[in-house]
Amino acid sequence: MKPANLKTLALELNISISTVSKALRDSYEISEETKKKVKALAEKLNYQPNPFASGLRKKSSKTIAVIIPEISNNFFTLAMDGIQIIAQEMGYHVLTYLTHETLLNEIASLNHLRSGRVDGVLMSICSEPSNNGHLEILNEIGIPVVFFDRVDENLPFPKVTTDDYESAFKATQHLIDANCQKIAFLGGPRHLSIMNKRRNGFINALEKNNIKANPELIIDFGTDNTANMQIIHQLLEGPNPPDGIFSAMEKLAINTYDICYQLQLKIPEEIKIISFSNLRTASLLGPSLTTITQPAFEIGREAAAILFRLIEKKQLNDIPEKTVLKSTLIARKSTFY
Amino acid sequence: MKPANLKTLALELNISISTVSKALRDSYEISEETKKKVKALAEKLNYQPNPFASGLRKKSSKTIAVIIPEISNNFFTLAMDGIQIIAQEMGYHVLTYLTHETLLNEIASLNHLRSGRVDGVLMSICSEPSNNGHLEILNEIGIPVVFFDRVDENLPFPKVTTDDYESAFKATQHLIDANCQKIAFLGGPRHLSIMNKRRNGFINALEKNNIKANPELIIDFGTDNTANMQIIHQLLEGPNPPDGIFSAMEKLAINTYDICYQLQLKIPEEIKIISFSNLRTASLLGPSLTTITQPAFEIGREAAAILFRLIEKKQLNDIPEKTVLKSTLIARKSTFY
DNA sequence: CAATTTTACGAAAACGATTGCGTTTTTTGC
DNA sequence: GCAAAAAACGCAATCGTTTTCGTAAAATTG
Repeated sequence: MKPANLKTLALELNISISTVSKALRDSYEISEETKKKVKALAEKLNYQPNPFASGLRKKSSKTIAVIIPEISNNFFTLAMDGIQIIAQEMGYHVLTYLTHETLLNEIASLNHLRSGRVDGVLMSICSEPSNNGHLEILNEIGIPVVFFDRVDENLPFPKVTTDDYESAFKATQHLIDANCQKIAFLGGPRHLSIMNKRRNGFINALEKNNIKANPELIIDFGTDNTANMQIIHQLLEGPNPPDGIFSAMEKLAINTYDICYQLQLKIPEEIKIISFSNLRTASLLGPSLTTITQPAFEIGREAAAILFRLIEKKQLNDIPEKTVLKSTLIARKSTFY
Repeated sequence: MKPANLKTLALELNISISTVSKALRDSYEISEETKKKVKALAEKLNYQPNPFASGLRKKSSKTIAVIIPEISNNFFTLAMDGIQIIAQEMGYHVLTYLTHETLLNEIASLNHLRSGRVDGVLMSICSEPSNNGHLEILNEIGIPVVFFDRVDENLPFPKVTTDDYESAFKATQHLIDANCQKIAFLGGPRHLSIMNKRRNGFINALEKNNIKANPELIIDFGTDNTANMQIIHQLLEGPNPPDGIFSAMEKLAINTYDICYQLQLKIPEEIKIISFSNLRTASLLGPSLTTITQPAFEIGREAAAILFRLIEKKQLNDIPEKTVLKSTLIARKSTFY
């Protein structure tokens, strides 16, 4: 019933605990014969080392933490999948903390890390702005950290992102090429660097085409979905509605679709839409949605791979401060000209 | 730099380690005055008890494991969200193991639980059939387990599911009411009880309407997506194609849409489709997809709630062996008559 | 064959928190 | 004022592993 431990094995084989421990770890101090016997018994009794005991002793947990804003978001889901696969390969366990975009949860999660519960952290920061630099906790803790997607540019940890500026630029150009004149940018909180990059890509693309950006068409959204819906509603029903929408967040594109259906606005005839998105069903929407698709899975994989190199101190010399993976623009009917 | 521990606090305050420990745990043995001092210092130094030490001593980890087939699946994502919220409320940590629908991963994950790493398990079994009853491991381990959605009927653990039989029945009736004559059932592996219930609901609904089930239209799918696509392709292009599709898995419905687009089959005119699904974008598809939507989030919440009652041994008397939540049929254009 | 090295193992001290029990001090009761 | 009870705290064992160090016995050397 109770799990076997070193003592059980030692007693059964009439040898000492330390011999058993060393045998299982293939120490050179132990004869092959003894190793065989020990391993056989361990196998038979399904011995699994107690992670608390070894964690306490070795000060390592074979566990990493993933701190993300939400899980019911295709991007993070895919990234998580990538992370898990690498972690499983490396024999690590994965603890997940969801901040649900709120600062308090993020701080609480960070504080959990103080105890040495995990050997490293993968993190995408929440959208609620912080004034007190709570992420400094990561510095205090002194364990490896890798940011992905939503990174904090001020902290000295490796960052894995996509080419947000460039893809936003391309997305905007794509709308312009589709003959849009009045393009709205639906973005997120200003303090997320990723959103600024996308916004800048948008603005610069306009400028390059000699279109001056209309501040009223550059909108920042929060996490309150009903409020967001209202804002989009007002935008589309207003006196001077846009003829193109560039959404920097998948959710906002979905909201926009919802409202276009409500208002019976025809996509792409009356309004064209492009969005950052990892929707599996983008091609099945009515009409199919033109997307900038981030390599979410690969971002997760890459971030995890870097984290494990840091944790296990391998190939530390060539770890890039920034890793940038490319998104792809997939043109579909929502921007058809 | 190094995290504070009891010794640090004790030394600083010139009291013993055990006094510090008891003070932090509000023991009656310690004076209010001392408690105040201890707690103040603990707060100041951001003391967090070492989880390995206390786990080792108390034989409890304040951690649960969630073992699921995949994370990039709307149902599991939402369930996970529900689980996480409850876990966070209860002050528990969540370890996630993805089996990716393979037995080997499932067994490996189960073996990880032997070590006492977690206090309880939430599980949805993988679709790969097992001949050796590997889930018996759960019995051996002796920690609380709650199954959700994909349950194993043979094991004596609480199960949280939806009314699969009834909703499959309703879905089928819905297609029949929409004038479908030849309805195909796209299901999953036979050893998943959830799939059998859905299949039975389908068959019984046909029978009740005096339609005899055509075995060729009852198809079991595996995890190989390309193979699945081919099967659906053959089905729809065959000599005797169905005029209605009831998909028991979201993925298969999406595949079906893909193929209908390819073959230029018109939904719902030429073929009607209903599917179990938690797609956020079901209403935005072209045409919008009629779904049986499971209360995924609530399933996660409920399963977690039950697990914590088991772990903390509270209200143990009235824990139901089976909890059944109701799915809702949302009629949309894909079954419009 | 004595001296030295190698091989194979055991004893014991950590790691940090918890807790039963013993000890000292203070308070209470009569 | 003195015994008994209560309050407040410390000692030390414990959880299971890891690892350093010590030490027999066996093997090697010249």
